[in-house]
Amino acid sequence: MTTSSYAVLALLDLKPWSAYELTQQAQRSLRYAWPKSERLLYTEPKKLVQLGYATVAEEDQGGRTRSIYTITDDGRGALREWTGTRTQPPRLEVEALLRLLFADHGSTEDLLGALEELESDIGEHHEAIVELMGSYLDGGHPFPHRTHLSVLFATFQIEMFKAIERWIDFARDEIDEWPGTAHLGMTDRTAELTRFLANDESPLEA
Amino acid sequence: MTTSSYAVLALLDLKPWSAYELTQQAQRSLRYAWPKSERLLYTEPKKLVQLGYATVAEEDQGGRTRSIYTITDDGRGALREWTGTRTQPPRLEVEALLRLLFADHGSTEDLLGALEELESDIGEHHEAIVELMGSYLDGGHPFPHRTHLSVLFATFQIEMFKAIERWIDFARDEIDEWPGTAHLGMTDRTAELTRFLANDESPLEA
DNA sequence: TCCCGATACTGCAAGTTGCAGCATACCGTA
DNA sequence: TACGGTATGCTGCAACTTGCAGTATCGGGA
Repeated sequence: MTTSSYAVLALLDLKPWSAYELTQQAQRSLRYAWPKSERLLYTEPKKLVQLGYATVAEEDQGGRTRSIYTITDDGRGALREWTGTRTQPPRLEVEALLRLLFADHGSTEDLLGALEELESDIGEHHEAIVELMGSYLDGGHPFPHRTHLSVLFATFQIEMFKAIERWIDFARDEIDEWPGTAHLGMTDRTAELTRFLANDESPLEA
Repeated sequence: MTTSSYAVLALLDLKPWSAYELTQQAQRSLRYAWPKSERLLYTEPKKLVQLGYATVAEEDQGGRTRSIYTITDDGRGALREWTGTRTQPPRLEVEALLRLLFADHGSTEDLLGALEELESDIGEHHEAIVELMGSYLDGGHPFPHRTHLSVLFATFQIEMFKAIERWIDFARDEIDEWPGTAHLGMTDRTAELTRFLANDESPLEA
């Protein structure tokens, strides 16, 4: 049982889903906490069945069949045990930052381009969350008793997105002052920033 | 060539490294932008050699040999082309948030425990960066002409870490007001938070 | 002298992703 | 009424990645 298996098991505890619905639901709700590929979400429920944590029912819909997965009592037991175990450390993959670290191989335009891509990716997600919160106010949550959890999670996402967007604006202003990407080294401005950071202060607020 | 291959290639452009040094260096400097396992960092330079982007030299050190990898002109060309390509969207894996989303399977203690683990993981990294910035002021950067890039990257990390720590404090205060983890749903407080988020305002500042 | 920790890797199983492929259903439009 | 686009509903496979166990040497302290 991997963390991804538990994530799927937790979704199954909400209600029985078909594998297809599972892929849609996991992409929507778990994308920012535990992003997983569609492919995996077709594979995981099968493993859960083999372990006795779920059952399958083949449902006929016209000419096609869909597999509906339902959690078992054993599955619910496994879930309860999971909540007490150690979590994995967080993991942040941001290719745009890798481009920043090695920006001296390219132009400032390349670097600003990478930041713009990051901004638009983040912006999309940011908008989506804001709209989702609007829908909770208007139409309610698909699982109303879980609203408090979704909303607290959403505050995390909004804070992250805002922090990243603030930093992108800051970084753009800094880069605009650079004569190029390479060989600047410890300029006066960089020394100033370094002093802020060494004192654990945010140069964005100054 | 994956993004990880380019990351290693970019390290090789700084100076020739042994595979072992590469693992150490990548863990230190790339961990927060592009985290990769030690195992992969032993494999990647071999692929670069096969592609003609690097060369190996076996160096004798006592009874042992170490493989020293050096970038080629072809490798530098590949790097330059890479800077103009599309970046992958950012990816955030935080198991503690998964636990929050499904916190209704466990106790508030379980949930607070997961947040504490997140806090201590982030805290470690946070401290490490602050110390690193101190070392740039005292002893300088290992590649002085690249200081400006490292420092701008470090501002990103500090902003992220501070934002996450702020949110953890906020979340703890919220959870402390909960009578349990399950079935709260759209409480008055949650409705208030939802309104903030639907207006794209931060409830942490209020 | 012996053991510990750092150095310096390799092999392998298992987890994960992206892509191509396959087939049906449903709806609007020409 | 035929036709195409989009959504549904998957599977196979190669390639990427990770964690862990295993192997072996070197240097320093008890």
